[in-house]
Amino acid sequence: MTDDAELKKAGLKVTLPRLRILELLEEDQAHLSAEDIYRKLIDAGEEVGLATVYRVLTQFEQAGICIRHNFEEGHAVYELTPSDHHDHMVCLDTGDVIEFTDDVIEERQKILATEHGYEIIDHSMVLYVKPIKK
Amino acid sequence: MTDDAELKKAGLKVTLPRLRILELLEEDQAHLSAEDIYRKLIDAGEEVGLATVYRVLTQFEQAGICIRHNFEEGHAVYELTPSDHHDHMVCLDTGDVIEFTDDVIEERQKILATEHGYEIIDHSMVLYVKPIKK
DNA sequence: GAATAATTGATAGTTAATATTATAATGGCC
DNA sequence: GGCCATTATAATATTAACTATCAATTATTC
Repeated sequence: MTDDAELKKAGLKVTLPRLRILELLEEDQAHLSAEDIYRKLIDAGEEVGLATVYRVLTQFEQAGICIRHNFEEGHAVYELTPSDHHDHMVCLDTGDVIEFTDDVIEERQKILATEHGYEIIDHSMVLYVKPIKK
Repeated sequence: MTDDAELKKAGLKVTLPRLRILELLEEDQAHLSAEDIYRKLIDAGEEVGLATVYRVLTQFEQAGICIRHNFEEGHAVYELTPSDHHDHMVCLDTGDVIEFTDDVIEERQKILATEHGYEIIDHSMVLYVKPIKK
């Protein structure tokens, strides 16, 4: 689906700030804060207000276009709503976010839930890490 | 161990604000924000500054006395450091919280972090579940 | 293309948390 | 137990992340 259609489907008018922000989120596995997006747009010569970035991200989240993560960094980061499930590794030094999945863990989670008489509806797992020093 | 000894062991002078805050955290499974603690103390007639509450909580965290959670609420909450590490399973029907650990998962997490060149500083894992229907 | 309703950007205001600093309390030493 | 250097405190100012306000602008409907 085109960005244009994506916005219309969400009941949002197609405006330049919305298109630009959507494009940024669509870049490879982007995990961006509002500030990140604002800086990228300003650096690219776009005239956009920080308030607009925050507003649009909230709208995107409500429309299900993106999801918001509150990692332990003091600010939220946004990514396009993933079609496939994945977990996150957050580098406490750089703020880098690595996506990963592991079948062994997924399987163990199911087993553990079953052992307690439950089925898993959803889960979240975040590893807070630092680079290994040489 | 007495609260007094706990503070001394952490290299912290025994002061009234620290004792009061520690007592609050020790109340049954307390998950409190700095603001929560401040309000409780003020309501109890204690003369304490909000800055002191934040400072003491940070010191407690550094001393390993309590841990900090960044839930999706916009503010951090603190709880006494649990004696044993555990993850959480939350029942979406009843709100029940089941604590569990799994060595296989813990081990896989370490391996995955190492594969990406990181060491794990901390992690959080929550399974959102529902009872299996018969 | 005009009407109108939504959107934007600038700015001011909030909220959670941290830094500063003058005053006060703590605890080792005698 | 009292002295007193050190540490802690409370009040205040400051910062960072985010939200609300509002006049000016822009997108969709007709």
